[in-house]
Amino acid sequence: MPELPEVESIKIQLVKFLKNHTILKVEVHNTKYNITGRDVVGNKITDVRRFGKALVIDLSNDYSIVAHVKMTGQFIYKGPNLRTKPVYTKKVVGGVPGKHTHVIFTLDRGGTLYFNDYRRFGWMELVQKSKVNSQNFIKKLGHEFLKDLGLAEFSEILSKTKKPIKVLLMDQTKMAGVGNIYANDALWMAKINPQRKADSLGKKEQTALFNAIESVLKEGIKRGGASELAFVTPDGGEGEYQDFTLVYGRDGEPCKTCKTQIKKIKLGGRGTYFCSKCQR
DNA sequence: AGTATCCTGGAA
DNA sequence: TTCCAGGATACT
Repeated sequence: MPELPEVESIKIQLVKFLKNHTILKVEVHNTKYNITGRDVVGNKITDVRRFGKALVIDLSNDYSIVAHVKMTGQFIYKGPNLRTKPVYTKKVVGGVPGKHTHVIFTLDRGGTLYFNDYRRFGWMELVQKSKVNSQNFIKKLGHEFLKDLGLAEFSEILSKTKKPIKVLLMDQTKMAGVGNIYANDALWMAKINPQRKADSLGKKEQTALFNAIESVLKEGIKRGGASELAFVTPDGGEGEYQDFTLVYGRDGEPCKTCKTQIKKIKLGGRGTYFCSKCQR
């Protein structure tokens, strides 16, 4: 569920909590995460960046830590600079540290960063800085919404495929940032049926959809992301977009425009919510 | 284009 | 006890 707005919310806090802090110690409790203390300890965190749904933690040496939280990965910070008392809700499954805590970074000045992931779909890799852009995941990313993906390129991509439009929107290699929640909501806002073949959209529909995607992503960022499943920010807080979704998760509820019951179907293996009257 | 896979916890 | 959740990849 973490999509662009959720990962952006994580990134903003990681910058605040980690930037210019030195890593004193790292504990890795699972071989899936190849973080070697030799290349990390003693180095300062110089920046935290986001590419699509991936995070890049830059170190003062030649390395960066590239990470993806997938659906249930969580970066949790404990230490100074927390503005309010952290919540650490039940969404932090197992607690921190706990049975699902796989990597622990001890920072100077009393901070600790935990990586928790109860399903272990997420990953973390130590990558040479010069190779971040060619890293397996990053190099495959398409241009990104709210960043370097413009309407012209968006139209071009749509016109080249007969895949259902919703499946295409979630294809990170074509366009980066959108996942299931925002794909559903943007299609509702643009009044386009998620099953439509991408190349069947007219110019007006392409434009409406592009604007709708940027709109829901901005709203998501403004709401601090959607805390479905396991999403929490490093300070333990939750987003609130889940309370403002347009159709996502609202099957059986009346459409906010026409009161028709929202339907739920499977499309490309994913739960898909839409109004069969408004979305054509 | 659809399905299995990774994995766990919570809901039906 | 079975099913379902969503991100991404591998396979059919």
